Amino acid sequence: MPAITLPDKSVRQFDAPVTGATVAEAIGPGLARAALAMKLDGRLVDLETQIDHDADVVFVTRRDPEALELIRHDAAHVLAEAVQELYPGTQVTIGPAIADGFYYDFARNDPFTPDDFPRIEAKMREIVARGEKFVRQVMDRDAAIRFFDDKGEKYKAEIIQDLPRDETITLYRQGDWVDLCRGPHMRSTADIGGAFKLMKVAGAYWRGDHRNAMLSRIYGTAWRDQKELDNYLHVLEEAERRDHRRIGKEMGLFHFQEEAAGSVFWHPKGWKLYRTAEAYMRRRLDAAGYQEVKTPQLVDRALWERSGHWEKFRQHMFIARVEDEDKTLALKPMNCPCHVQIFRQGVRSYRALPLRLAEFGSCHRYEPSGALHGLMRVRQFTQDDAHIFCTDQQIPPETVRFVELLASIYRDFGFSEFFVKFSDRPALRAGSDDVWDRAEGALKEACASAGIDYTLNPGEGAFYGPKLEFVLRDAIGRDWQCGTLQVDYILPELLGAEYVAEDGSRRTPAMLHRAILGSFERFLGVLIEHYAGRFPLWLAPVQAVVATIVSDADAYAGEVALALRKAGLTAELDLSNQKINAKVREHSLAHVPVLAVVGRKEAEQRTVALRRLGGSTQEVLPLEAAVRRLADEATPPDLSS
RNA sequence: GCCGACGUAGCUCAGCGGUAGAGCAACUGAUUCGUAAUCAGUAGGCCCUCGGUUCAAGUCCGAGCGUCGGCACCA
Repeated sequence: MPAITLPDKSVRQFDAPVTGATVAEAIGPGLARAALAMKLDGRLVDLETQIDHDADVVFVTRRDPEALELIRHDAAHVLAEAVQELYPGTQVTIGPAIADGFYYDFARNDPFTPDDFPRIEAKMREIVARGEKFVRQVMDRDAAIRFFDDKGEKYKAEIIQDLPRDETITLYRQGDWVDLCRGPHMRSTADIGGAFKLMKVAGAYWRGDHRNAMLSRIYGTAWRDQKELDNYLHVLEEAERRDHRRIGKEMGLFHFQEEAAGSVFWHPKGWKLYRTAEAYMRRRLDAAGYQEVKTPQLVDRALWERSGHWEKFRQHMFIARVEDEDKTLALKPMNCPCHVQIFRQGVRSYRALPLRLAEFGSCHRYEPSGALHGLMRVRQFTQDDAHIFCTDQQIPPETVRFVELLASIYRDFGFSEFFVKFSDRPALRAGSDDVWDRAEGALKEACASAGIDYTLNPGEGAFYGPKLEFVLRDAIGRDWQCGTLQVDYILPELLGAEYVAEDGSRRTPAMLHRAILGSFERFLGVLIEHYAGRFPLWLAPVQAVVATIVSDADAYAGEVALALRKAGLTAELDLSNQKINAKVREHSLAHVPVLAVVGRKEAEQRTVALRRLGGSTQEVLPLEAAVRRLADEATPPDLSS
């Protein structure tokens, strides 16, 4: 005799077990039409699920957030049915709902191409129009294995094999098509609606393991209605518009070419941006008690063997051999072993700790060709790296200092939001479990004293120690891991770093590896996308263009540009024989933040008309006032009062 | 590294067996103009590389390199 409690606390009594659909009908025809699934005691289930006990029921309609996941999951099934109808012999594997959509992985000799999409999508719409009912069916484990084996679906059979023995095996049938699935699903394929689109194909390894077969994955997106779909497609366009590779080309910041795949050719404007960021970082590090150093690019294999890199990191290193000498050198992939060499020079007292050695360290790492991605993933990059040699007791206060510095720097670059991930010991690691216990404990304590909330990232630590990862959120909500703080007891030990303690004994210091931007290349890529190329004045590679309206103003325009440059601004002069409209357009497209327009009137009155990027108004100021104003605005945040 | 797509003028792209094209940019000339494109003209190409098929190859086939989208990787 189930008593069903609804969200408004009202209770409905039934004489016998009922399905959710029956309950919905009992409540009203409107709800019966709208209900897609229900939450039974908090668990999302099919509407056809039998309710045989007193329960809380919440019906899920199209408006609820759960609806999206149902629509996407159902769409994945429809995709699979469409594909098997059109391409017999294709095996199905898995097809989940994901953020913004769904995918389905197929096993097929000929992978799908986007050319197949129109047919598949048309077939999907046909299946949606058929309104095939989703029917859940429980099957005995062995029978299910046989069932899929007989159909030639060996991936499905394998999935069942690997399910826990006590797991209920459920199948979902829509029309004549059946899939192994734990559900839940909506009532019928018609509930999916029309707001879906196939997006791209990709290879994907079976079970995500590169030793397994490569499957053909089709990605799709699905939404509640056309408006949501259009909105999503618009957001994608927006992200494409911000792509740093596109903007880098448009603004002439940098380029790549085959002969140096994965390494950046910085152009004058891009390098200006880079140097601005570097100069800012140098000032911040100086002020925070770091000492800058510079260490060798090419280092003998012997040092990498001692540090453990040769064993743990070799496949990522560029190795160089010299013909005349029997030596093997490697381009450094990290700066830490070299910093330990500096620490080891002379005798260090505990009084000198913490010792903070910073380097804008140029590193090379061999990245797999498929991983390269503009500035975001390169083979040669420069870290804003530093190593803090300290005692155990100094780890928490150093962590607090570091996080304060990091937060302030992110703020100055225009990022207000970041979060922290804690990565603990990986499978492949150096050092004993005792040392790892100590290092992880120290880092946790440091987090507590810095008041840091973090999410755990199990097994993702560096081979020499656990780490905190600092993740930025950009202007359109994407996350970028940039900063890091790693506790390391192992490298100082391996490389023989020591200090003389208060009691005269020799001790090994702890070493904190830390970076705030991560790599300049990647961070600048993030910055370009965050600002979509429209940098704040202090970062903009070209801060102002002085543009004339008539050639009579050329001489005065030259004076204005010179005055701006004398005040430390990067200013260009546009005396070209074009209308002011064209100049405004050209420099707006180039994302120049300030256009200083001078015509006959300005030349006579010794004024300039300032026009801000994206604005439609002008501000006419006397020359000196304009220069003062812009110089003031262009002052980096750490130098302005 | 794996799967797929792509590689043509500085940029964006069209051409898909039969003499290499467009728009923008560049250059030249005219125009001196008040806040997102003034007009006219000129020039510009180892069609990624190497092999093959063919009377004939940007065009078809193979290999390599690179780029893009995923996967794996990000130690």
